[in-house]
Amino acid sequence: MKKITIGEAARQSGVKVPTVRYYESIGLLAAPSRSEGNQRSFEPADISRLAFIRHARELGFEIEAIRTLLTLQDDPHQSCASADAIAKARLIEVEQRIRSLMALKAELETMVEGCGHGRVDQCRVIEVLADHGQCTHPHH
Amino acid sequence: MKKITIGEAARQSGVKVPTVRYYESIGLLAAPSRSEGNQRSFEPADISRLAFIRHARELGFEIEAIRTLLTLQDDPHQSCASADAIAKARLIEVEQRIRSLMALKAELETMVEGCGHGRVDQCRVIEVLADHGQCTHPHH
DNA sequence: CTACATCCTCTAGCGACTAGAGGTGCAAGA
DNA sequence: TCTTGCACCTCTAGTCGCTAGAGGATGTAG
Repeated sequence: MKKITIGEAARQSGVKVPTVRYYESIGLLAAPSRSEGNQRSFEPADISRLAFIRHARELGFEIEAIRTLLTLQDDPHQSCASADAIAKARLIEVEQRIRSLMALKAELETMVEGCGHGRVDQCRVIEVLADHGQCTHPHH
Repeated sequence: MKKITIGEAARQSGVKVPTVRYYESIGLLAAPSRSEGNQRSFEPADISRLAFIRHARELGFEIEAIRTLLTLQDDPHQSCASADAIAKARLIEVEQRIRSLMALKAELETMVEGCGHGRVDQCRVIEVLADHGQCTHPHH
């Protein structure tokens, strides 16, 4: 079995080298074996685990949620209710965030459209920011 | 003129008390005058400024962008091109973020729908996270 | 006058990394 | 074999935008 260096593991999983070490330091990834010269030597399973973490992070899951998901993955005979609950909670968060961003987008569009590219004293951008009452969408 | 305490300023602007002090410490808000007993005494203009900051923060502007917007506001004879550029950049970011979140939402929905509420080894949530190839939307 | 809310400064902590210093290991070319 | 140069090591400190807490002073209502 060939040794996988941290650089190789990083490349294959898409997680950056210092981040791999960070995940090890917080116990999200088991400490791998070391070479003669004290360099980390990863297994293919570590790369899958890193890819799992990366994917979950991209989906916006927090580290603690990922920790739970990983313990579930480690013991596949458990009920998946926890995993389901975590994903559902995240879905609700995402839906909320989308609604909020849509409102924000509308507001920014108003600001940008209103800007006549003149001087600041006629600028809608500044004006809208200064007076919340002008917001078209009361999203906050 | 009655003195506005930090608590009153916080209440009126919607910015929390420690955050007001924090904004002062980073120079976003000028240090107000002090009472006999060394307590901050704000002016109505400070409250407008705090409200401006709060609104911009809610819209997702970074502190440094807000600093620029505030210097523009302080000198309304300048061209509003900078303000316009900041808002436009932010609009593009927001549009990008919405697109990404919509894809994410679809992916989370697939995960949650696929979960048969059985054991982890049949759970789509874990499965999709483990294998990025299963993503319906290649958003990342 | 006393109780109590509010204020003050200061330091440290949060999440999830990222950057840098200062040093060691290792593989490939001359 | 030597040397070059990249990749690796540990450790500390910094990032952003606050937030929490300690330990003490001030202001106000009853």
